[in-house]
Amino acid sequence: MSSSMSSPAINADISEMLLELGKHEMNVNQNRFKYQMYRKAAKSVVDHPKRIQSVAEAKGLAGVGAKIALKIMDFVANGSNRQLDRVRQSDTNQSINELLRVSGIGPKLAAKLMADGIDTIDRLRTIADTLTDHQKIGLKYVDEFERKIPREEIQKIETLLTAKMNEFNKNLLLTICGSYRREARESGDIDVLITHRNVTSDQMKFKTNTYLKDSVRSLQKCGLITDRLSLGDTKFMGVCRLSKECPHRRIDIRFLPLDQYFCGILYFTGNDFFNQQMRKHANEMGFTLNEYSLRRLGLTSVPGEPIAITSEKEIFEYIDFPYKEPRDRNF
DNA sequence: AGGACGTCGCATTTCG
DNA sequence: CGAGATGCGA
DNA sequence: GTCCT
Repeated sequence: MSSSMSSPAINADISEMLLELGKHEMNVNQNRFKYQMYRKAAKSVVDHPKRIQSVAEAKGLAGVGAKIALKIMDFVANGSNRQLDRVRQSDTNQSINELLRVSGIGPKLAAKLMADGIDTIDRLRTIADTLTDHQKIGLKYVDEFERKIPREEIQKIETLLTAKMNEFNKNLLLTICGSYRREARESGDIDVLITHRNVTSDQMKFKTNTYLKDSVRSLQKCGLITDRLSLGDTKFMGVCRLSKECPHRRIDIRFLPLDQYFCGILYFTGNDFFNQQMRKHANEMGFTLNEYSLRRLGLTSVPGEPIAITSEKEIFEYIDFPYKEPRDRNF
């Protein structure tokens, strides 16, 4: 989904090439900075209103330098890109990408598995006993986790979650963020934020609470949560299923103190590019904004104490940034 | 020319 | 055994 | 790989 629908993605093919090269840098070469630069370039390209025709035109785009400009021209002239073709036919690349489908397996382990001759998911199953709990669950649901979640299913999960949480503690509040909150028709996973009316970050500094663990236990008991990838005092990562007819879904639940709840909702609603732009604007207005708080910057750029926030809208008002409904944050 | 590029919670491994 | 480092995901 | 200093 490109940010502006004005001219329907005239450079979409170039953008996809760059994204694929970026993925290769991340997955095979383990270079996340090159990956991010390719992503940035890909976004510039897809937002560019006319077909890229020259090196100069390419280099004018943010994130596109000499090297990527040449790759773009190669692609435009030949309908393909030599490096991309080489990457695609590489057995190593194909194997690593197959292994990376398993949640909990990253570039490091994938490379090690390759060295040990484990180059397919089928072979991975033969050594499943050596995997961590997280990786075993990733393997078990490898196909299900790749299915998109229809909005209607998340709405039902939201209703169920709200009912269960309320039943177990009336002071708990809940918001499902991510692309669901941006009103997407379907989402890749479910990102839930919860807080408690009476819990502050000051309290949590010296005393943790069990609201998250208790919530998770209650949701396991009713059968919604089926597996756990990780669980601490503030973050649960795991698996849920609405009913036996539905696939298993990835779900994250975070517990935040009330004073950080709204910055958290803003942050986890995204998208990434929207957050980036809003944080930049905050800086220009003399603030610093992150997932926890909004703080005014002093003369020496030293952040002051967090500003008290009681709604998401307030954050926009403080930094004089025009309010955008979640559905309009797909930058 | 050379450093920055987001940061952090959790699970696991490694070091002492 | 505990403290720090690493991998991973987001 | 690109940008900034």
